[in-house]
Amino acid sequence: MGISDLIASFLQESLEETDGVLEVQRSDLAQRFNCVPSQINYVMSTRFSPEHGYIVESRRGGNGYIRITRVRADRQTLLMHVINSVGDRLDLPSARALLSNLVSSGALDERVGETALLCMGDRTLAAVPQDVRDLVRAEIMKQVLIHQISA
Amino acid sequence: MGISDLIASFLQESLEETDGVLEVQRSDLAQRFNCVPSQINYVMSTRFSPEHGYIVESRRGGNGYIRITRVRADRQTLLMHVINSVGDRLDLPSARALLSNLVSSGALDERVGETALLCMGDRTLAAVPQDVRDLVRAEIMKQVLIHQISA
DNA sequence: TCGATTTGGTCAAAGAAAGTCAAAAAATAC
DNA sequence: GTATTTTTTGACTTTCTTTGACCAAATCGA
Repeated sequence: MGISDLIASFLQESLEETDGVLEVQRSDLAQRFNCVPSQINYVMSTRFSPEHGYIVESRRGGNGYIRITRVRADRQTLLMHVINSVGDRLDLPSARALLSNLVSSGALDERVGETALLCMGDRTLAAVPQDVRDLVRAEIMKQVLIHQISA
Repeated sequence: MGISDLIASFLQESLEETDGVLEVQRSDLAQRFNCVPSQINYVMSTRFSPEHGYIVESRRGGNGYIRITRVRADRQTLLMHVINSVGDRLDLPSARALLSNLVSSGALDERVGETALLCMGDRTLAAVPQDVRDLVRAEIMKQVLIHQISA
């Protein structure tokens, strides 16, 4: 096991004890495992990403912190499925259809669906070059659904 | 928690007790928290700005004071106010503050706020040129809030 | 009225975290 | 035994906080 694995399992155990929420200081943790601080970022992005079922928040400056929250996964298979099915691009009609399906199947709150759809609208994205809009739509869709898994 | 956080929560609790209006003396407060007076100004500008839902007035000279007033308006008014205050561009920290304030004041459903925020994130807008992102954020904010007025 | 005193305001520098990115090293795959 | 992927490191960046020197306004008293 490399250091990243050690750090990851330490954090996972701590999360077990603290019931799914954990706040650490990057430099503390780095010192405890005798590594450079930026390795903590590496561990966060490779093992505690939303895809892995965690939310990581942080704050810089004096008294900064890194907070890890474990999210319970259950109904979320549907969401995951859609997330995985969305590629780099997503046109508006497809987005509308996907969201509508998720809402009617109860996997997505109606207001969240409406909000996401608004954010993807041509009017909202007027300032974005045409050929980039579908990229943004795909991102919006994925980010929103990933977040919903934990909501 | 750093000193600024301590001061902020002290003030927020006091505001709770005094029903939304509070008058303090800068030097008193600084002494109580054992910091320099100007830190009080820092706390005001970072935690009690209008975007956070407060109005801060003050007066110098003998018997000077700093008065903090928490503003609460009805849903429509709050939404309209924010819509009107958003210009062509909106940066992410401001967006976060505005949405958070709307949510905590009950003018916006939490899930809608979170969804909108996600749609404005740097990650979501990665494909959008930097100098256009704030334009898109402003559009997203306005479209979402306009929709909320009638939702 | 006018200067002294009493407040609060501004701003920039120093300090304290965390973030990024790409190169070097190690591990794994073929 | 090479090629590829994953990990480790560290220099540089960004963000947030704390501090202090200097500024501006209101009040008070002679």
